[in-house]
Amino acid sequence: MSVRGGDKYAAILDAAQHVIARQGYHNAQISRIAAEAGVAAGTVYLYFQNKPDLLVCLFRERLNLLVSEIKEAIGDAVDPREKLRRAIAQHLRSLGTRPELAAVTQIEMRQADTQVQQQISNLMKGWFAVIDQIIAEGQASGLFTREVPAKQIRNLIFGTLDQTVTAWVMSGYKFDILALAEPTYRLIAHGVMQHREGGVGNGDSGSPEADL
Amino acid sequence: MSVRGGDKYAAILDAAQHVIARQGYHNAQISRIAAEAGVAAGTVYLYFQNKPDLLVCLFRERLNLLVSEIKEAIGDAVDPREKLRRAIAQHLRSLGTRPELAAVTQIEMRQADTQVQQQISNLMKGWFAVIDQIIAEGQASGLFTREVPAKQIRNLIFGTLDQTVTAWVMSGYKFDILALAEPTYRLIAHGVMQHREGGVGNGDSGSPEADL
Amino acid sequence: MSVRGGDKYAAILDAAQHVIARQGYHNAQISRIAAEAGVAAGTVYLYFQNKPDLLVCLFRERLNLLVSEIKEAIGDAVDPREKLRRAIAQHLRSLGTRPELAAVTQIEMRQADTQVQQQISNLMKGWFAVIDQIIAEGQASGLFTREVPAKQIRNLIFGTLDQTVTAWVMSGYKFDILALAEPTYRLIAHGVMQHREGGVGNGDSGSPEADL
Amino acid sequence: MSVRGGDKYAAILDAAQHVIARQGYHNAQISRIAAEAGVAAGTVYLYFQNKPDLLVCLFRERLNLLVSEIKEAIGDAVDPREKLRRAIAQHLRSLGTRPELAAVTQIEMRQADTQVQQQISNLMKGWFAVIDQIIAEGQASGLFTREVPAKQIRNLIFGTLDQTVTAWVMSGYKFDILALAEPTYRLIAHGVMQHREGGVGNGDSGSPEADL
DNA sequence: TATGAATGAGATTTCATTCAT
DNA sequence: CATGAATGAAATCTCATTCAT
Repeated sequence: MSVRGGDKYAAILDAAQHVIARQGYHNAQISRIAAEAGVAAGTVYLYFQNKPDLLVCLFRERLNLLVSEIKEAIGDAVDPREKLRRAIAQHLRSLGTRPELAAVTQIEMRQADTQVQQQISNLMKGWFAVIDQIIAEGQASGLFTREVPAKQIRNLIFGTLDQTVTAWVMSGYKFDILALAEPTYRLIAHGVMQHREGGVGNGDSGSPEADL
Repeated sequence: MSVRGGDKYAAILDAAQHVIARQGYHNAQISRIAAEAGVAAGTVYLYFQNKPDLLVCLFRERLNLLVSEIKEAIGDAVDPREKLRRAIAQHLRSLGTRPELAAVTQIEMRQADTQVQQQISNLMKGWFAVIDQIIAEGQASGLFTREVPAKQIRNLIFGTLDQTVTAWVMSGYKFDILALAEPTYRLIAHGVMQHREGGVGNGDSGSPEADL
Repeated sequence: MSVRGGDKYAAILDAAQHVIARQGYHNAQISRIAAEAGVAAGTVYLYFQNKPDLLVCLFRERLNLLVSEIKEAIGDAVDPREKLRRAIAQHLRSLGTRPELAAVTQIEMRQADTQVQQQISNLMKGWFAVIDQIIAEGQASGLFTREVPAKQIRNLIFGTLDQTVTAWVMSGYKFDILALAEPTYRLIAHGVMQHREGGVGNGDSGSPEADL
Repeated sequence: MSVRGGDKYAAILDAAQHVIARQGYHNAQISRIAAEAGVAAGTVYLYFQNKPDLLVCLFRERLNLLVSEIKEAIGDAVDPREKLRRAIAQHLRSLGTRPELAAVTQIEMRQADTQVQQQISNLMKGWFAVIDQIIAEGQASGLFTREVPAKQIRNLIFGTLDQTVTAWVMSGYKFDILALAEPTYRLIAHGVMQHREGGVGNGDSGSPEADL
């Protein structure tokens, strides 16, 4: 049986997430994670090379989930605006319905050392690629502004989402983050300024706004 | 004489920033910071309660600098849009001209434990207050959208700036972050969507756009 | 069927020698030895009680080989001097033609813990017995000095051979150890001092020296 | 005060020797050595880089002692035979009067891993140099045989001494090793063979034998 | 104020060995 | 006989902090 396919692999990752979320990154000893997973400490090393590897695998697994959920949410949408709208909503939904995971990704894992951060940073490219694709389509179709570098648009989108989820976690989950999906989309799409009637972004009848 | 007034206080903070920037957060031992500051390790404890306190003090000091520079940049501007524009530009300028500080605030200090993060989070309220004030004025004057909660507008502004500086540091300072001030303002102000002629945000003659 | 008769028994010993020689004593894990032998780790414990037992068995097997080769080399020699000469030559030949084995016996196995060393020490008595027999015969026949305890003569002979092989291994096998057989015999037989003509040890026409 | 000059430096080395001799190499934990030395475990790392470094320093210190004692014993002797005789006697005396040290050098330290062994091997060159010098003088003066490579003479001398001390330690110190000095010298000097009257090596009236 | 030598708690990781299959 | 997944004990080393001077 494949090492990564074993149910202990998933059990250890789940345990790591639990422990990190509850006890904090720096208190997440291998021994606690192993105990939580119901295995011996040494067993962890049958599935992961070392502690950093375990953490990177955890992040990869969860990020892959996030990205796949977002891709699925985008589904067959054609309009880049609609794609953006769905991607934003799904990002907030994927983390907003998993407070424990959100705490891990937004707060705790950021305490990892530079080596792990570097690998996490590489993994983020998977999610960036999805955003970049939407931006490229949007600019190609003339729907998105070309006055600003695509990378900076990505910084706007990702930075806003990241900060939103972080604020939610640090607030103690005290507000309804799912309700922020649409306002956040509007902000990103149309900006902070007051929209005149007949203003920005109201495209054809298939426009995102029309769907709401 | 005030403890905080001694030049060793500042020397230790400067040393901490140097060491953290060069060696990374997890290699920034008190002994190295003390050596860099030209004092004995024990002396650090005459000026700071403990290591977390030192880090929080460092962050507070630098954030206060950032906020005061931003307030000064805003100066006597009246139009909330202009205030926003200047604030964005100054945030990027304050960090963009201090790569070492940017590395510390964007990358290294985020590895601090949850306790320190919590205190840093509180300190951030100083900078958030400036943003929130601009937003409040913007919304009150009808220039900024009221369809979106002010806090979410703050998340957009801060998240975008934060992500921009982080991307700049992680790129190895390979692009001109100061040149991103205006595009970033436009994105935040007008959004991602293509702006129609006569579109959003062209206010009076004192409008930001008119200044460009 | 005898456990020790199985070919896996020999295969595991061979594998142990390979692995110890290549990876060093402290990197010679049971799992690697098993893999090299083409069996599962657990299988090793069907043939050996534990790791120390495996090492002792390996040493015993190889020492038995050495001793039997030496005895065979001595063959039908009668003169104790000739016996000594042949024993010395064969010791150097047995190890000098098996560099891997020499590395294991001279360098790696010496890192074994005191418990194993004690058992190895006992096994050495087999080889010592051969030397001691030659010494006894030499002293009985009046050919070898009686001024020195037989045990110390043994220390001279064994110590010199042992150090010679060790030096050869540590040199990276860079000199011809077989060529040292005769000089080593001469040193041991006649000592370091310059030999006068008609000096020590020129026995009858069958003396070793006559053969050179 | 020099780090290596502090009395704790010597105290830790002494403690290491005690613990290794009593508990065996593999049971010589830093914590036990520190306790024996009357310091905290962490203090050991103020004086030594790591455990291997401690062991190498211990060996170096003791070997330097041995070599200096031997050099002093050789003193003003001129005849290479006398120098050899004194060197042999002092080697046996230096270790024979320090059973604990002998156990450490002959048995326990040989269990060190390859890294440490390599450094120990380099340190041995100091002692080898003394022997080699005597051999060179002996050969130059025509007193020592030139038929055998000097290095092999060194192997004879060192190998015999080493094996002698090892046998003494493994016997549980059950024989008088100091009494072996003269017989060992004779063996090395004159060889195993029966010495004719007026035999080998009777030099001038100042010859070593005349002194006995 | 200032020093810096000393402290000591605490976690990762390895690997010989077992045992259910 | 054979397997190999799982076990779990054990020790090095770091570094924030203290305190006698």
